[in-house]
Amino acid sequence: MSAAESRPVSIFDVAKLAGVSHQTVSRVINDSPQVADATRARVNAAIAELGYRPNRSARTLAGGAVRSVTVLTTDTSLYGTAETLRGIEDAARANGFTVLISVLDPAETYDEDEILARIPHDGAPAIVIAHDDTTVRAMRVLQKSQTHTTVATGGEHLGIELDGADWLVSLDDRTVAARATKYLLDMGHRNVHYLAIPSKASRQAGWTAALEEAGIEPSPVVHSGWTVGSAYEAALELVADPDVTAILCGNDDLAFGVLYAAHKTGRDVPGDLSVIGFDDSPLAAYHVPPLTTVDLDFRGVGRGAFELLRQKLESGGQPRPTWRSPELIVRETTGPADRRSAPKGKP
Amino acid sequence: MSAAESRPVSIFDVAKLAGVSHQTVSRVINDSPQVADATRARVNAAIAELGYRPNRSARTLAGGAVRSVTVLTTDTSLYGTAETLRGIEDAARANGFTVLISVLDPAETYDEDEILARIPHDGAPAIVIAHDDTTVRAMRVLQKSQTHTTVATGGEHLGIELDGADWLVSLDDRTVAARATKYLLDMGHRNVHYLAIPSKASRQAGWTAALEEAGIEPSPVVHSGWTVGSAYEAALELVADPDVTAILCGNDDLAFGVLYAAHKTGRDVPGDLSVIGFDDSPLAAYHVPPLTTVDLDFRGVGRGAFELLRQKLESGGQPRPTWRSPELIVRETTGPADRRSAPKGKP
DNA sequence: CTGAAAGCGCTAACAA
DNA sequence: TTGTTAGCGCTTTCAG
Repeated sequence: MSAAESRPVSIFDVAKLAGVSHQTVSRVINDSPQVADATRARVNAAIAELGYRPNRSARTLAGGAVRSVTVLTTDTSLYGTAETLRGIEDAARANGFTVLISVLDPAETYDEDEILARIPHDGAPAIVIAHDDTTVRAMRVLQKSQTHTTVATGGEHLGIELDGADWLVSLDDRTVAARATKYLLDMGHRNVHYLAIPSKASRQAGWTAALEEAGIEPSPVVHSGWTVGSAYEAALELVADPDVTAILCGNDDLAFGVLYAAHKTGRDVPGDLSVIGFDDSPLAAYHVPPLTTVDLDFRGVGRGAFELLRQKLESGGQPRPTWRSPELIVRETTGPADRRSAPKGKP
Repeated sequence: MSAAESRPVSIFDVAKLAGVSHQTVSRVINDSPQVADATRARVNAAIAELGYRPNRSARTLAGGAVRSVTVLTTDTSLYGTAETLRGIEDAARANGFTVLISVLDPAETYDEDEILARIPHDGAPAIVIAHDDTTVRAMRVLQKSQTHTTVATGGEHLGIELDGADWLVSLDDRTVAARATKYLLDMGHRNVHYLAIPSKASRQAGWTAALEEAGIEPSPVVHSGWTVGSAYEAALELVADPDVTAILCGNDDLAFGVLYAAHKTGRDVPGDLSVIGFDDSPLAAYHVPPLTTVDLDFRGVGRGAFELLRQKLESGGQPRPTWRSPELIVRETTGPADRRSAPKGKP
C-alpha cells in the first residue's frame, strides 16, 4: 500500500523483513511450489509492506526465463502494423512479457549488425512485422542469426519458401485477392486494375492469378506509397481512363485515395467505377459510399505471432492459427460494369 | 562481418582477443576519451571480428546511464496515440534509447502497484500518453512515486495545475477549440454543438469559453466513444435536428462518423451543416468533402516528451517546445449558416 | 592511459 | 522445505 521508498528495495530487504533467505523470496516471486504456505504468506506480506518489485534487468541477466520480445517494424502508424502491434502487446502482457519496439526507417538500408543491434541482447526473442523490403530483410537477418528466436508476420508474399516456415504468421491475402478480383469480373468488368502498396504483394499475385485464369492479360500494376495522398496522385491517370472500370487497391487508405481521385475526376462510384480495398479499417464502413474491402484480422495475427513465439521459446509445439481468415466484405463501392458512362452525380 | 556465434560473446572475449583488460573494452564501447587511439582501434577490430554487442540488461544492472523509456498508453491504434508514440520512438532511437511499451486497458481500474509494475525497474523513466482517465491516473501515480522520472503528454485538460508542470508536454488545443468555435459563429451559426471524445477535454473547455463569450448558452455535450461507429450512433439524433447547423468534433474520426450520419440523414455538408474535426489525420484532406480540422502535431509532441525526459534525466534544463502550434485548417466541411435548407449539391 | 577489485539484483545450481 | 554458493555481463570505484 505504501508509496515509493528513497531507494530501490531488493530481494534482500524483503528477505530480512520476512526472516528468510533471499532465495526463498526468489522462489515466492517465481511461484515455486516448494515453499511452505506460511513462509509464502510471510514473504508476500513483506513484499507488500516494502512495495518490492523485481528488477527485470537483474532477472534477465541472471538467466531467468526470457520475459520480453522486441518488435521490429517500419511504421507504427499504418493500420495493419498498429493492429498487429496491438495484438502482440495484448498477448505478451497476458503472458507477463514486456514488449520493446524498434522502428526501422524504410528509406534506409541496414546491414546485419545494425539489425542485430536493435535487440537488447543475444538470445532475446523478436517479432518482425514484415510489410516491406526493409522489414523483410530484417527478418532474414534474424532468421540466419541463430541466436535469436524470431517470428515474423506478413503476407505469404515475402518471397520465402513457406515449407516448414514455422516462424511466419501470415494471412492468406493472396486467395482473397483472387476472390475479390473474380468478384469484380463476375459482375461484368472486362478488366481489373491493381494499385499496389510498396511491397512484394501476395495480393498482387492473387489478382494476377485471377485475371490469368479468366484469360485476361493483367495491365501494368500502378504503384503507390502508403499514404492516401500518394494513392490519390497515383490513381489520377488511372481513373481518368474510361476503360478502367474496376480497381483493386493494396489497402483501404489507397482505396480512399482512389475514391477521392474518382470524385475529383467526376467518375461515379459504383456507377461507373468499382473500388475494393484491403484491411476493413474502422473508417471503411462509414465512408461515403461505404467501402467494399477485405477484412484482415491483424490483431489476431499479432496474437498468433506472440503465441508462436512463446511456443518456440518453451518447447517447439505446433503453431496453430488464432485469427480469422480474410473475407471479402461487399459494401457500396462495387457494382456491375454495364452502367458505365452514366453522367456524374448520384441517382 | 561474421554471423552469429554459438553463444553470446562478452566483453571478456573481446578483451582477450584485443589483449587488453575487459575494462578497457568497456571504456571503448562507452566512448571514454581516455583510451589510446591504437588501443581503441585494436579493441574495435576485436569487436567487429567477434560480432560483439553489449548486453543491455547487464549494462542497466551495473548502474550505467539509463537507456530505456517505458511508454504507457491505452490505445496504440488511435491516430493521436500512434503518432505520439512514433515521435517518442524517433527521438529515443536517435539518442540510443530503447522504448518499451505497455498498454493499459481503459476499461480497467489499476491500483498503484499495478501501474508501477509496468515499469521494468525502480528508477526507470516513463512517458505516459495521457488521453483518458486511465492514463491520467497512471500519470498521477508515477508523479507521486518519486522513483520514476516521468513525462506525460496530453491536452492541458488533465485537471492538473499547469504551474511548474515541467513534466507535461501539451498542445494548446483549448485555444484552437475556441478559435474553431468562433470561426463557426462568425460565419453566422447561431450555435455550435460539441461531440466529445471520452476524456476531460480542454477542447470542450475552449468550445464552452467561445460560446460563453458570444453570450450563447452551451448546449449539452454529446458523448461518443473513440470509434467512428460510436460517433455515428451518437450523432444521429444531433444531425436529425434542423436547428443544429454546426458541430465541433473531438477528433477526426468522430467527424467522419458525423459526416456519415449527416449523409444518411440527408443533410448537406457544408450546405446546411458544418463540421469540424481535430487531428488533421491523413484522411482528412481526402475525404469527400475534405474535412475542416485542426492540425495537431502529435509526432512533435512525442519528440518533445522524449527531449524533456532526457533533459530531466541529465540535469534539469528548461523544457522547450519542439512542435507546431495547433492551427485550424479550413477545408470544405464548413460554410456559412444562411444557406440552410438549400438543396443538395455544390455551387 | 590502463588494470584490478567490487558489486548491481537476481536465479541456478548445489547442499542441508 | 530452506539456505548457501556462484556467477550472469557490465560499470562503477579505486589503484597503478
